[in-house]
Amino acid sequence: MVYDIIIFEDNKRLRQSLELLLNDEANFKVVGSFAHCDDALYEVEKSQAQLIVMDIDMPGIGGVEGVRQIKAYFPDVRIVMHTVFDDDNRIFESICAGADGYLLKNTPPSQFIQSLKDVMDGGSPMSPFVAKKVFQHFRNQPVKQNEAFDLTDREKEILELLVEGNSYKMIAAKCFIANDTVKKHLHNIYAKLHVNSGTEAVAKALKNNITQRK
Amino acid sequence: MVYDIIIFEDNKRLRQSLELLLNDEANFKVVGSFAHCDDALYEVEKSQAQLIVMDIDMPGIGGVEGVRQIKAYFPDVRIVMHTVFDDDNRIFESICAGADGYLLKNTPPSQFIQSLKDVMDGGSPMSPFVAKKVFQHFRNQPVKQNEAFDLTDREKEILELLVEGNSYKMIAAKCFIANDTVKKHLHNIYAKLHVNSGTEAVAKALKNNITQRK
DNA sequence: TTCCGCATCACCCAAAAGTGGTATTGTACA
DNA sequence: TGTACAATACCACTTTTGGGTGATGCGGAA
Repeated sequence: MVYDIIIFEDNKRLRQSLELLLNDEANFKVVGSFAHCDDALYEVEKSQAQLIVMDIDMPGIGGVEGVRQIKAYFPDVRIVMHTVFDDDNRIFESICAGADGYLLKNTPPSQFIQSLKDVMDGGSPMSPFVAKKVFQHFRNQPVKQNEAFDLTDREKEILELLVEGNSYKMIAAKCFIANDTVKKHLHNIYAKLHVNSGTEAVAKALKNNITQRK
Repeated sequence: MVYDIIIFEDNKRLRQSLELLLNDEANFKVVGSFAHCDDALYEVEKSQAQLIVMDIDMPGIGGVEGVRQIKAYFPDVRIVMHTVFDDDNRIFESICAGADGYLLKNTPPSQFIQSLKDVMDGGSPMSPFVAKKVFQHFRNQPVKQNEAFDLTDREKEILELLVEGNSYKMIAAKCFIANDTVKKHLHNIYAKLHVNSGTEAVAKALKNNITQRK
């Protein structure tokens, strides 16, 4: 399998180095390389490339906006960011824009090639320092905890089934218990959640992350 | 620089393979390997290891809890998860517990070694498929753009009220329309969302962020 | 203009949801 | 060894819901 690649990179020498590096690989073929991505949509359309290496800091529309545009029209094209920036904003903006990977320019060539293969295999390669930022971001997020509603395991299980859209009867069938028992459980659940209907309970369960996850 | 490593891994053969692999590297020295991490704090204290390779599924307290404990007492020890699990919960739990990297067991040895070096250099290596989950998580969080259900403004308004826990009657009162009209709207909404109950609609609305307000 | 989508309302009817009891297990706990 | 409670079940009853059918007015598009 040979993948057609487009490179967007405004540094001419680096752009040419990348071309050489990638064309050297049997699996890759550079079908276009450009110093800006203002005409990215046209170029992607014309070349039918499957993979894009995208710099961030370029004249005209930046790489992040480029990703957004390309992904909007060609959601299946894989895009790997390749940049010197490791600040949180660029990273998260790129990810949200739809990038499939984020590699810093200090990535060794062999690693770079491997990462591009990874992305074509459905993975999302990330330089370790970028990943570090992501880890920190996660840890800083306020962890929504199961706000002591004192639900028993059985109650959580039944609430879970309700959230999944099951009717009383379906819950009863799936739990091998009587309809009335389901009713009773839900009645207790509603009391504990201080609600009085299934819709409210579902809303509260989802907003407060009450899940049975193992 | 030689780093002292502890391995927690309940599969004996894999544990021994890891020992051989890591001891083969000039930079690494395995100073302990165990089939469970119940005594992790003691072992880390005693050996003064700087790096830990941690399985998740082990008898006794699992790897995630192990990470939590170790990080609480030895925040500077680096911990890399090494597991077959690529489900969202384990990944995010591990990250939140304080893991510094997350590698799947199918990682090739050379890559594995490189990743451990990366983590000692301050990075957070992550297998591409793990990173993919993280990417998806990011994209699902802030995205509020899910217009795909073709709800009219009025329908969104009424669905919103339903999500807030209002009954048909209450919605009717708040919108100054008849109960039957509310019923009709919700009927249409259910059809558009491909559901057939209020609870399902609420779940779908919340999961797809159809809501307008914060 | 005519037609269509949207919002509105009405009526019938069956099923589901929700409320209030009572009661029997089994288990954990002090 | 008694108490507490979760889980189960049954009964009676009311309210809410959801499905179906149909109709009206209104504004914009064909």
